[in-house]
Amino acid sequence: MTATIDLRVSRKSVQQETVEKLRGAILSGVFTPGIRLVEADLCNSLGVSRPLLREALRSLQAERLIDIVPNRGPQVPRLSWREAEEIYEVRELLEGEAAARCAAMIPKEDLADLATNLEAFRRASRSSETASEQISTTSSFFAIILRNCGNKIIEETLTGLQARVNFLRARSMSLPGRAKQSYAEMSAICAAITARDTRQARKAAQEHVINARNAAKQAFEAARD
Amino acid sequence: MTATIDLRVSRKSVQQETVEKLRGAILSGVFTPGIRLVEADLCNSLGVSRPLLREALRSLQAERLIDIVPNRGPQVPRLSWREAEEIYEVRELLEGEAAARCAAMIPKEDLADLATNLEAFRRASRSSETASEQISTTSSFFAIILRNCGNKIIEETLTGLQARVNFLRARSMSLPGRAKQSYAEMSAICAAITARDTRQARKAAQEHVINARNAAKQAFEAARD
DNA sequence: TCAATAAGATTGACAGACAATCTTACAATA
DNA sequence: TATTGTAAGATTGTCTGTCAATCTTATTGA
Repeated sequence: MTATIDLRVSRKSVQQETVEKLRGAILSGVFTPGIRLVEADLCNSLGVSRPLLREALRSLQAERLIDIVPNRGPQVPRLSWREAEEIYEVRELLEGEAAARCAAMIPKEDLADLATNLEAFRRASRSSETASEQISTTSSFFAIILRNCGNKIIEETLTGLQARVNFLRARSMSLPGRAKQSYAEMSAICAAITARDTRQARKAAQEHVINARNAAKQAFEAARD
Repeated sequence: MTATIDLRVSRKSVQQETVEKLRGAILSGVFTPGIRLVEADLCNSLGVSRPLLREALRSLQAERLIDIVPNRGPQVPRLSWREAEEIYEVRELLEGEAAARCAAMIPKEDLADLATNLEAFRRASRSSETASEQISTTSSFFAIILRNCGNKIIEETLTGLQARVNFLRARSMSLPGRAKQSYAEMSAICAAITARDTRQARKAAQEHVINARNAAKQAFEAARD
């Protein structure tokens, strides 16, 4: 072995990288829902040992990103519409609460960030590029709200839920007119928060979720073929 | 296809049993918060191999029942009061919602169960036995509500959150007068649900959480010594 | 055509090993 | 004495290899 000069400050463990890679693959749709994930194959493509891979799978199982069927192994769950709907129902409650709290307590610096982000989304939605840019700006817009709602549990819970319906978002964003409508809704949220109007912030956030749900339902039914 | 009578004796995997045993140990306070859990020791006392144990630990980590610090291993997290408070805030929202939905849709049979359970709690709280009986009847009372709220996500989320503050409940239940007050609150919830009064059910459930939080705060501060 | 069996694939679980890293105690130096 | 450096021990991170239990699929037999 040669010198191990190693200036890295934060080196992720193989474990952590494995979880992240798998999570990313699931969320981005590399693994289609319903598909079986064979351990040996994953080990090969990830270059990790089976014990380590299995640890990673347990983490993802607890996040509900995979199902582990006894003696059949892990598979990507199919999201039923009912399940998605229930997630939207909880989001309506919690995102409304988050927006209200955020309106009451977000510091000025982050308010500016929020506006910047909103503008970034507007640009992304105008130039009819791929939906990925729209999704990432949407995500960071709401991430700012969550970070500033003063309740980490709400933040954690919603982050976990969002992951599960993320691929629906990708589809519904591409519905004609949805991006524009989405921008209007986010504007309303931003305006209410800026005005420190908690009631209005909650209402606007809830309306956004409701509309997102309806769009997702359309997308979901269109995908049924 | 033959008849689908499922005579399977549910044989738990070693994996599952390991997770359950560890979870139980953490929730019942066998492992004090802050303590380090040494893998080799756990393997010995549980009689399982290290890879298997580590899988179990990853599951518990995702449930937030343990922290895994890199190169230091797992430890039982200390719950700060702020964190507990945030959990109660989310519970207020979600349990209120669950009670309201339950009032709207619970079938008659389960309504009867609810009343039976309430009565069991009353008996447990009268006979000044150990708090464990009170806690288990309380748990099943709310479990009935959650099962009948028509939203599995709410159910899952709350179950996960409850686990984390469970030991606070044990302490606060033993505060003078808390059991009696608790009975009154649960009665109110049960009555509202029976009357199919969604508004009142939500309100009663929220008040219960608020009172539980205050009791927990007292217990928490008393434990600070 | 249907049922029974056998072969193959895959998971469940274990043991053992070794390097990397952390902790602690101790020694050495200023 | 206080601080720094070092060495020993403990513990985690990760790998390889193994074997039994179970599921799936194909083949065979009636």
